[in-house]
Parts: sequence; structure tokens; C-alpha cells
Amino acid sequence: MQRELSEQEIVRRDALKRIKELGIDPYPADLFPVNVSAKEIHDNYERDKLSYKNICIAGRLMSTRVMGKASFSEIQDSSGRIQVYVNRDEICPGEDKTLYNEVYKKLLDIGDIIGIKGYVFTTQVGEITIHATELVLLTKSLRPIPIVKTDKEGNIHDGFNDPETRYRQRYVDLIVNPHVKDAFVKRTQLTNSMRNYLNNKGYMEVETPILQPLYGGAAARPFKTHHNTLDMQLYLRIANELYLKRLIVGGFDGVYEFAKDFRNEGMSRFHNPEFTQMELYVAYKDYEWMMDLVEEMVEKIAMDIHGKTEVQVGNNVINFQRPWKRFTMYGAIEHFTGIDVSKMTEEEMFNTAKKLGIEVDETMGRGKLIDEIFGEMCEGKLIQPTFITDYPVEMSPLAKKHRSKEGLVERFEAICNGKEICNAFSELNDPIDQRARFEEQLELGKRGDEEAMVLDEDFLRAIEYGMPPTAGLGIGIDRLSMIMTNSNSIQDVLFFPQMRPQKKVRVVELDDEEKSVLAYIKSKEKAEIGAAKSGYQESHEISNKKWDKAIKKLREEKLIAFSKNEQGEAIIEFIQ
RNA sequence: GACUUGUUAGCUCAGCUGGUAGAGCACAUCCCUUUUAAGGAUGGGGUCCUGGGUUCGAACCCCAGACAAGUCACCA
Repeated sequence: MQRELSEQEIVRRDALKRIKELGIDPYPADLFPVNVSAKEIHDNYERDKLSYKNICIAGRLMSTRVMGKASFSEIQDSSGRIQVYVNRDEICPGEDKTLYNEVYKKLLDIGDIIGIKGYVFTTQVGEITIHATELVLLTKSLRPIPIVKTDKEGNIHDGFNDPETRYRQRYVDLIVNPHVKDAFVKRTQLTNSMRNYLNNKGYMEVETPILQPLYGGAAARPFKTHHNTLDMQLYLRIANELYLKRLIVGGFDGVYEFAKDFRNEGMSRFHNPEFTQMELYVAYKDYEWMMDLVEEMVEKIAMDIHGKTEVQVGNNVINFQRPWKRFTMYGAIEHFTGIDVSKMTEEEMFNTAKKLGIEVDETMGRGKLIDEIFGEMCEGKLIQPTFITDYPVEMSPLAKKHRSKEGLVERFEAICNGKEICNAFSELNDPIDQRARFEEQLELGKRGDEEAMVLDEDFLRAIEYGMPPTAGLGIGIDRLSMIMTNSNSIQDVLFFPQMRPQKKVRVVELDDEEKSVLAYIKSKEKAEIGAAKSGYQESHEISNKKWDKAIKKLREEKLIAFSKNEQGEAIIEFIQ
């Protein structure tokens, strides 16, 4: 179905047609021999002027200021923007000035991708500029892009801000909002830095199934799908933990994966249905060791991205310098509430939670209560990176029981800016205990807990062969990216955040009611508007609003006209 | 899932008590040899998110819905 084009789109399509008539290919196939970027010129021209006498650059046309025979444009390549000076008699040395007068001045639009050959100079105003000697069209753009302007004080004019449009048309967002691009560059720096760190340690990056017959490794509701040939239900993974541990059983000492995981749950500025987690498993280590690794790795990432360990996040400056603060979960609760819950019975804890103003219900066990108290009273207050250790066993069916503390597991989370950024434990490798924990989860599932884990018989078989003591880590790449880029929403660190589809555009045609109204007016030829309405309403059921809509529509379609007679009455008239 | 706010030109936004839909940028036409968000002049451009209702009359009031953002709940 052909969309109705806006005036500006029609102008551009007409320009495209004219360009073709002039024998110019608006989408040429040949490579364009780019030999420099905008950033390189800005960085190096002043101290090495001789190297920029013969340059070739390509980019998107972002602005033009035409001043008769001379004009200035700005082009933007992947590295940034640079000004281009175009002089009529230089790009058109002969008699034929079409390239300048018609193509450059009229047929090129902001958003077109062009190639420039020329040399670099500095204008009278002192701006490093490319003096164009040749100009070619590389791609014609058929839609107008938003024109965002920044003045000398750095104020942004006519910004492209609407989050919905920005996320739905991320390509436009990336073109016109440099800070958006910057956040994604930083995200990639983050994963590069992390990957380098892990590779230098000798761990192996692996890939494990995303389509899993059983989902496991986390407490979450999965996406279901179906494989036709096997005729079986499959799930999109919620975690890759159980697969990576199988690889530890298989004899790898350290494996990691940057994993896209999928959880069929609520969405918010911290949650997207698909998100990225880096999971790492290292044999013969424990959670204490893993804490040291996390500190070291994240400190290094901050250094690699920002050149320092401090990062501005909202109103806070977060410092990733080692060592980070460490609290046990009980310790954190005592620190923030003054209450020692460690020796409380479930009943005492229930009442304590209630007193603290936390919503509780009878189904909550000790572990859930502790988690609630912590989440409510402590988590949001932890701005600087902090490790919380030793979680209740009920919440952690895959973690090893604490070596000395009853009822706890060897688990830690790192909290930063009030949010969890990673989760790790000494992995449970006792197959008997693991089976028992899975069975407890099955019970929870029967009681209606949709997030309860399912029993993975193959995983149990694997660890029955023997998994060495292992430290495991899952670190949220999106969450960490948000912190490292000072982003307020996960959507700002995902190129294409999940959105509901947009409504389809309707084709407008006369409906039956409008046709009927038109027929009536035609029969009258001409009438006072109020009389026509009441006349029509005598024989037809129609509300005033619908009548009004119908006649407005008919006028738009130029099927009827409005006017006034000598008495000043509004007259409606059928047009032949 | 709940609550709050929003949706008007390609973009950013005004729009009074309900009374002919506005501005800046962009676009078009014309003039102009180094400009800096903006050279000058003139002009065109609208499904006021959708559907219903109230009203002589709705961008505006009422009801229902769509989409989004924020807060909360759940979760990483």
C-alpha cells in the first residue's frame, strides 16, 4: 500500500527524478576512496597541514548555507562533523554550472550522503574546513531528518527528543544525537574491556544454546517456542548457567559467555524482555575469590572507558576504586535499620518486616522476608559499589551452603547506584544436595510460583560425574552500561528496545454515512446549514458530531462548499 | 498490573473561558563570493492519536481505547 507522502517527501522524490534526468546515478555502485575522517582532520590538521592537501571524505549532508557563488555545508561521517566550502567555479570549472546551480543548490537535501575531494584550509572565522574541488552524490535521502542545532554555548535547538520516535527510529536518533552514539560506543568499549580482561586471564569464551528444552539457571518466566521438525516445545534461555557448568564438568577451567537472555516479565526502565548478561565460571575458586575479580575487572572497565575510576551517574559520583565496601546481608540490614535479624525466628522476622512498613504475607518464608527487608531498607541506599554477601539458602537453589554459617549460602551481589549489577556464588557441586534443592523448587512450582526452577535431570547427571569446586558470576551488561554511560533508562543502552508495534496508517475514503450525507446535499443542491442538518436528521439517525464530521470531510474532498448568504446564514452547497 | 502525565506541520513546541489552527527550524521561489543555532524577502504545508458523546459550535469538556514516558509492584 502506498503511503501518502508529505510535501517535503514529494520535493525530494522530484529532485531524485531530476537527478536521474541529468544522468547522475543517485545510488552509485562504485566504491568511494575515502582516505580520511572528520575527526582525523580536526585532530591533526593544525600540526600537519601538508598531509591534507589531497583528501577524499564521505558523509551525510547536515546543513548548508548558500551565499551565491560560495557556500558552506557540513557533512557528518562516523567520526563527527566537518565543514565543507563549495565554490561554484571550482566544482564547475567550465561553462556548465549545472552541478553547482542545480544539483548542489537545489537537488541536494540535508540527509543526502555525498563524497568530497579537496584540500583542508582554515576559514577567516578560523574553522577548519574542506575546500571542495569535486563533489559526488553517493546516496539520495528521501525523508527529511530533524535538524538539530547547537549554538556556541552548547544549547541545543530543535532537539530530537521524543523518546518514542527516538527508540522506534534509532537510526535517526543516531544520526542527529551525538551523545546517543557516544553511549553505544561506550557500551562496546565496556564489553571489549571485559572480554580482554577475561581473555588475559586465560578463560575461554564459549557459546551455548539459546533454544533450550528446559530453562534453568535463574528464577524467571520464560518465552516458549516450538520446533517444527522435532515437534517439541523449546524455551528461550533465561540464563546459561547450567550449560556453562556442564563445560566445567567437561574439564574447562574457566569459561565465559556474553549471553542474550530472555525473560517473559514486566518491562520498566530497568527491564527489557531480552538483555545481556556475562556469565563466568572458574574451577577451583570460591566466591571470595570472585569478589576480588569483580572489583578488579570493573575498576579496569571504568579506567578503560573514562580514564579514571570515578563515574558521574545522575547526581552521584560513583567510585569504582578497589576495595569496595562489603557487608553481609544481615550486616547491611543491621547497618541501615539498627535491627539484628540474624537470630530471629520466622515469626519474629515477619513482625519486624511488618513494623518496618513492608508488605508481607503468610506465604513468605524466612529467606523471602530477609530479601524483602534488604530490598526495601538497604538496596536503594547503596550508591557506591558494595558487595552484599551470604544470602538465605531458600533464595539460591544453585549456590553452595555456607561453609560455616547455618541457613546461608556462599553468594554475593554487587550493588551500585541502588541496583544489583552482579550476582555470584560458590557453585553448588554436591549432586545430592542439588537434587534436593531442585525438588524444593518443584514444590514451589506446584504451589503456583511461576518463577520456580524446573528439575534438569541432565544437569544433575553432569554434576554426578563430578564438578570441581567452582566460582560462578553473572554480571548485567545493560545495567553496568547504564552506570558507565550515565543513562537513566535501559532503553538508552539498547539500540532497539522492545516496543509495541505502531498502528497501521488508515486509508481515508468516504464511508457510507458520508456518502449518504453527500447524496442528501446533492438532492437539495443548496441549503442553510442548520436546516440541512435537521432535514437530514428527519430521515436518518445521525448525531450532531457525525454530521459535522461528515460535512467537514466532504468539504475537504471538495464535494461541497460553505458560503454565506445576504442574511449572513451559513449555506452549504453541492459542487458538481 | 496500578497510578500520573503526554500525543497539534518533517522536527521542537504555543494554542486563553469551547468560537476561522499558530510560531521557530525545515521545505519552496527569488536575491546574495567566507558563513557559525539564525544572510535577506516572500510563500506553501495539518487525520489537532483513534472512536463515541455533550454542544448551535470541540484541538480544548465527558466516556472508551491506542501508543509512549514517569512512579510504584515483579524481575536482572
